[in-house]
Amino acid sequence: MDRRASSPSSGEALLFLTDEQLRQGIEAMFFAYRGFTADPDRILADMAYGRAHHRAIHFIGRAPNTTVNNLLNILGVTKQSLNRVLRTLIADGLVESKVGRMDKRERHLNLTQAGRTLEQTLSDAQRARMRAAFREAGPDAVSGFRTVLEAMMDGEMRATYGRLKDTTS
Amino acid sequence: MDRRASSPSSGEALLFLTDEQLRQGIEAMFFAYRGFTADPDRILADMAYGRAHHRAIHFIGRAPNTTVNNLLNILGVTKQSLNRVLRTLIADGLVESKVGRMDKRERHLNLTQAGRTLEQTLSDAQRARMRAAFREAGPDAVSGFRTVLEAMMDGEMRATYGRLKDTTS
DNA sequence: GTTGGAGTGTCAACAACACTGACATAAACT
DNA sequence: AGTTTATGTCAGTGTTGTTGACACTCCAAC
Repeated sequence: MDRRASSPSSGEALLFLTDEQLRQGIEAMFFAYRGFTADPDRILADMAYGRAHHRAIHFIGRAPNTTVNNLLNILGVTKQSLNRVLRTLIADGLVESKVGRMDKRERHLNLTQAGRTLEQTLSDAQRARMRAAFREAGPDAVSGFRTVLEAMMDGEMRATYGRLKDTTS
Repeated sequence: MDRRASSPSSGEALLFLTDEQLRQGIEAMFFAYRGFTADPDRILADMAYGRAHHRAIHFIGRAPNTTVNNLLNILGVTKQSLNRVLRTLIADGLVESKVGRMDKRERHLNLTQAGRTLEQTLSDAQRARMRAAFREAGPDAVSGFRTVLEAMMDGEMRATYGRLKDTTS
């Protein structure tokens, strides 16, 4: 079994592309993602909510007045799945849904005051961990971190990510 | 709302710690993780398996002869949850479970030949994406990527990750 | 102006996979 | 002998994903 990356583009070592390095990258991603979601998960566990609610709240806060369909594309789930989450959030008064003025088929989504408060709480917890990690790693590492993550996304997601990124740049 | 990181340690700008930068980091993590799991998910969808089976197979392959309890600690799930997965993998002849020689209470887990084949298939798909991302980003970015991910883990996970990393170093 | 197709959202039922709690068994430890 | 440890299992529950069926709205072709 070859431990060296297949077909290196030059005679160079390219040590960072060995299978072992790649496997460590995979495992780092697995463990880090657990840490990444741990704090919001803890907060949400006390309410009747889960990670799906967090994601919905996050992106509604991020792209106010968005439609259900747009949110669907961002989240990458079926509309039925999103709808269940959305229904409870609306019933609990965290999100409000307004029929579109131009196109009455559409529903435009926004956080209520209570929704913004919860969003802030969850986001504070997650940002605190991210901030600590960023600070510990330093600016150069952070830049590399983002470069690799962007390269790891699917084309579609990268476009969505870029679009979101640019709105507040 | 303060857009600057709270209490910077010096008069420096620390631009990489602004709330906006942190939020972009959070979203990058979300989208990248989707890409990260997309390829194995596609393969597994055709079989009767899911992501949980993939994780079990990965870490059994990584830490051969491991015990159930050890695997439990790595995966961070309950034994009931792991057992359901393990039962099907053993029934399907992908994993074999042997009573411990020293301590007969323990079960030692190993991949069978069929298990190794599947592990290789899944891992090839995931590594291909990781390799492409690493190559595109370059060695410095990769180093930063790993530094940030390690800093993002919980203490326990970081220990587990380090232990795994060292076995094959 | 009506009809048909496309777009959008909702309800219902089901599957995967996590959780808790309770309990059984066997081996090891004291 | 009594306790702890390692593992497995049964039953019940919750979150979150899926597909299928259906209702409402818009628009364009007839």
